[in-house]
Amino acid sequence: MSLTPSEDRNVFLKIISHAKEYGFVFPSSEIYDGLAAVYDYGEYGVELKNNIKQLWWKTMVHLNENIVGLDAAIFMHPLTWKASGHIDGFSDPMIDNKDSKKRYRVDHLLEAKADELIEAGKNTDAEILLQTMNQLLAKEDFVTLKTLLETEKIVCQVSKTANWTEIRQFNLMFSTEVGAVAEEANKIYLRPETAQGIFVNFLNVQKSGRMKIPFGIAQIGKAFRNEIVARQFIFRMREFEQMEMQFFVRPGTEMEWYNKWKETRIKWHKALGFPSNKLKFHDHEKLAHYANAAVDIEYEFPFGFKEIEGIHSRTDFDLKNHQALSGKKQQYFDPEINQNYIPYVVETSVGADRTFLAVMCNSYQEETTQQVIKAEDGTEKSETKTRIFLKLHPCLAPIKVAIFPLVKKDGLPEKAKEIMELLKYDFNVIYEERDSVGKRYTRQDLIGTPFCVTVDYETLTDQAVTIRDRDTTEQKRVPISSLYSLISDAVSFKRIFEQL
RNA sequence: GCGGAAGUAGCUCAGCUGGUAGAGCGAUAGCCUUCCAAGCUAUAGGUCGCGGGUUCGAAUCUCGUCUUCCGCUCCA
Repeated sequence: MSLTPSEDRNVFLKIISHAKEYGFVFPSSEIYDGLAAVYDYGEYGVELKNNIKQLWWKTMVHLNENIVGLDAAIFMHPLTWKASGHIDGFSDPMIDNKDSKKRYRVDHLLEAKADELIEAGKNTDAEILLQTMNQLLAKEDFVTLKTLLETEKIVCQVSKTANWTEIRQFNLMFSTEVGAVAEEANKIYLRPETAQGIFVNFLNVQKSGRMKIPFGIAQIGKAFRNEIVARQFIFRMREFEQMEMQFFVRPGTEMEWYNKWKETRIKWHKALGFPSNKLKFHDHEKLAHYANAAVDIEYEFPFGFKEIEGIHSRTDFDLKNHQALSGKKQQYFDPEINQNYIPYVVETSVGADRTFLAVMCNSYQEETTQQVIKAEDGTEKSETKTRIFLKLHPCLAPIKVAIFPLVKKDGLPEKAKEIMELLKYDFNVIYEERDSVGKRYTRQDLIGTPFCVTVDYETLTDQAVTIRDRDTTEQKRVPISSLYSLISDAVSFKRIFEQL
């Protein structure tokens, strides 16, 4: 059954407040009224996110003999971003029309005008216009650029007026200064993607790891982008974390690998528990400057199908540019064909925060049941009860097992703590003795703990406990000695790997 | 940046036509309790987003401002 848009919106709002209420995600700097599009992960959020990252790392690096890891710095030499195209390709000047309130990219307006000129047969005029535009863009001469808009009589499509604001620059990258003395400081950027750290280390890793093509380098790390609109909670943030793998292949074989990684990666998402009908591929029609094929894996969030992973055939664009700019050969000698070449690259890049959000959305469950309540005077009435729980895959759950003494006396707490001692070195365990046991079960449901172990009076004589399943709320009585393997089996990453 | 909505306790909200803040849930401490948030007692927690104005007196009226959410522009 599908929900209406407003119901979806409601569910999403509930997930956001659930995430805050139960320590998964907090708005950044909240005591100072917050910082837009930045979020912090709370005590359970950090566990869940770490589990997602670990699972990805094991899947990519440990399960593939020809993929190794890397942890490159966030700061990189400024020329890196020249080579990657981020400096020239992503500093777009924008302008608003004061009447229609519409915002445009200045280059788009001028390009449209050039197209008009070509249609009118004035090819030379169009060429001159574009040339002038590119020169002004390169010089960042926005004043003259605005004059150009005016002399070309460019109007807004909606208001049909030329009542423009000043031109403003949109900067994708965050900059900062390296150098303790202000005058000697150099402007550098916080990386807008992790990929470049891999590319500039391509030869280091290839040589020290004696890697043979095809091989991959994987990295998990933060990246920073000045998004124009930051919306949808942690879906689009200024500071975010990517899990990337760059796979270096022989030129000409890139499409084979592209298709292979497409299939491999969507399988991973399915194994995480995302249902097939909530996942789909979305091919890019307009390709980025570096790619010859690109596809997104999209998950159906409450606000629609949105990208969680991108798979790109990046050709030799990056390595070629780094070779040109650094003057250092970025080549590989392939003994099989006795040739030197710049490898082609197939990239898989999945957002850690987006996967986190998809996992939250996918696991948030509201279960409504009717319960008959007997009042003191003997009358009965039916009441609707809602049970909220996070149906997280046990291997991702922040807390694996909660241990409760049924009551807080008669040696039950001591016994429960003994069991905790038995498990805490291998699993993230929580102990609780406060409130009724029912309340404790509920609290664990809300953070997605798959198992609750309760010590009762019989435990003291039969060395057995009840273990309660989060999804069914059913209880089984099991010997204490069997707990370790029972939990270990359920929370192991193997449960994911065996589906790949 | 523009347009719309909203800001009172950790959460959900009440506070009518102005008289220096309340409830429920939650939290904490204790009591009670043999299994699914529902017993008892006590405690903590808010300069009502912020600033100015009107007034003897502002959470309440007014102006401004900030922040968040929704829509538009952009998105590797």
